[in-house]
Amino acid sequence: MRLSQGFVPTVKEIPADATIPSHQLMIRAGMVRALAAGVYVYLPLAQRVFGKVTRIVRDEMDRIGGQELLLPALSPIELWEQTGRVKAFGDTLFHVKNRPLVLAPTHEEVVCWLAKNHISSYKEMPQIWYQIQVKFRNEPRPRSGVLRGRQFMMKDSYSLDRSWEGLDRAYDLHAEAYRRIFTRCGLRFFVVGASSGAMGGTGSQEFMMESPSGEDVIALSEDGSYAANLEVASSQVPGAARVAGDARMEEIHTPGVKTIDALAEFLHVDQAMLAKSVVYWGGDRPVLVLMMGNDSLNESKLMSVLGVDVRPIEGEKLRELTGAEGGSIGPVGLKGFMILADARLKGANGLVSGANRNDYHLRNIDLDRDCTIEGYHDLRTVQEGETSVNGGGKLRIVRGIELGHIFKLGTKYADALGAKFLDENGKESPIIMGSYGIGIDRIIACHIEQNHDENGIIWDRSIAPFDVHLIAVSTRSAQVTETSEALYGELGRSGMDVLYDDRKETSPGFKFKDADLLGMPYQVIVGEKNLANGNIEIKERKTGRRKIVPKSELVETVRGLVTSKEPEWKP
RNA sequence: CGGGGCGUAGCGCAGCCCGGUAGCGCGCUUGGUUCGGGACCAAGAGGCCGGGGGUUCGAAUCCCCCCGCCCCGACCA
Repeated sequence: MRLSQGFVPTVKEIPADATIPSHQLMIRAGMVRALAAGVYVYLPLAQRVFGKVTRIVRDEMDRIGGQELLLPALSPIELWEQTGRVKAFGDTLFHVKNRPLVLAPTHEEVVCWLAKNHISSYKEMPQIWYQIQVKFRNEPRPRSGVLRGRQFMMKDSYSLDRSWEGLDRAYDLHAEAYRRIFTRCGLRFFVVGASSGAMGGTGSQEFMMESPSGEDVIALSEDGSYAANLEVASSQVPGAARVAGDARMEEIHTPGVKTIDALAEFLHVDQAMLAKSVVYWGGDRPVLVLMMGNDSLNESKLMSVLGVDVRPIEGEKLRELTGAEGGSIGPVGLKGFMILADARLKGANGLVSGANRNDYHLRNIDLDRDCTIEGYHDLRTVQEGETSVNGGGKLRIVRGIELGHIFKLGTKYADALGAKFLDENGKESPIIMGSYGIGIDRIIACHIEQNHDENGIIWDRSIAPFDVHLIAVSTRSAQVTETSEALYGELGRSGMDVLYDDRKETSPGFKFKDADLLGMPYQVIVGEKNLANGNIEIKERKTGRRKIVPKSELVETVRGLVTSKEPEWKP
């Protein structure tokens, strides 16, 4: 591509709206332009990167037996009503106003519809179907450039199996394919155990990139052997000790004491003796959860225990239901609540908790004796520095960007939509599904997040829009122009993608700055002085290293660099 | 949806407090000079000051409403 004719609108100044490096650089390097909040135009350079990334994705998906198909962006709302996801998605689902259609945010329903109509025998499975397409989600707040948009490019694949073992196999194949894909795209990533959230299912893992711009929070063990989304992470923490004796429960006056810290100080006791009560709506049912001391409740964990959405009970309603305000609520004698407790409190006694009467607490509570606890579950949010559950050392809490997510869906969708098959014994069973997503835009943005410097992008060879950026330094020199033109042809003919800066009215400095900004792995610089000695300069973008080679060796040298596994630099 | 900020030329911004001829830098056009790290000189083009209503002799500027965009939070399959 000739820069003189191409559409690569670079900008010198940092766009005011962009706050993270990848967003700034994608605009500055002429890759994208915002059309509306969370909606981007992808310009030629970005489109080329898309091509490179999707080629890798297709390659790896095909390798595990995936078959690519194309699914519609529009789908009948009826399908979504059948799986209950119109409600589950809520406002995030885009509705079409003048037809009973929705813009698909993902395609489980459509795949399941397809399977229901066309897969009827165990002999027709397993299947892995995948698509690389635009998906739509009416995000309440798009942000961080293409990282969270209202429309975005996804690779989604769906596995159909006749057995749970088959699902495990498909899942493992995807996990391996994803490792290969992200590695080939030049990303440093890690895999974490994750919550399946509203997708449902029996297990899921996320492929994450560590980044301060990330929206997810992850707990990682020191030795790297444990990694989990904070939504599901757990750690080794001591449980409550049972104290000797069988002291009677009694009410104590605790004026103005509203927090666990204040209560511990007021009573001069360890926080481990205190049971904090937090109250939530679990669907439309009030739930009281007891946490040890100042442990914080993990709403995701509570949600998966209850199987419904949860939200805090607040204000007037709280007083009405408990007879007290936050800070004085407790499990003893509380009517109409489902009472759960964190696993740390199992079998505990001698505890202090709220008396459901403002400014009063109860002491010597024995959970076994004085309360009806409907279940003990791991409900706490892990803290930095705690020991990982697998003994892999202390936990570090970091932020991350989700690149991919794989789910064992099971039969949720097949059950809802009636996708069944006949097994070897002529028995009808629901098809067992998995679904596996990769955010293509995120691969690109994350690659830039991980690979840039103050001058611009530093593309990995695998997904760079071009292999080589050829610069004709001075266009008034006929020799430079002629040599550059010749090299443009030769480099192209030898199989390389070449971006050729042949602009006539552009100063050398400008061309160098643009080349660093655009970030192709290698720059071939044709300048007057070197050319006078029959030489041409090659610069490696990543390191800034340069070498001068004779004109006759240029094409071979560059080709060696572009195709070698580990480029050798012998200046 | 709550909190904050911002909408003025293609981009980045000043002007607004204190109403009175709409500015600067970059980019763009033309001519000339320059040519290895975002060149220089000269002459130009380009704006319903986000939209609507109000106050006023007069509004980019003051008041009200709306829209859009960004950030923090809520949310995030």
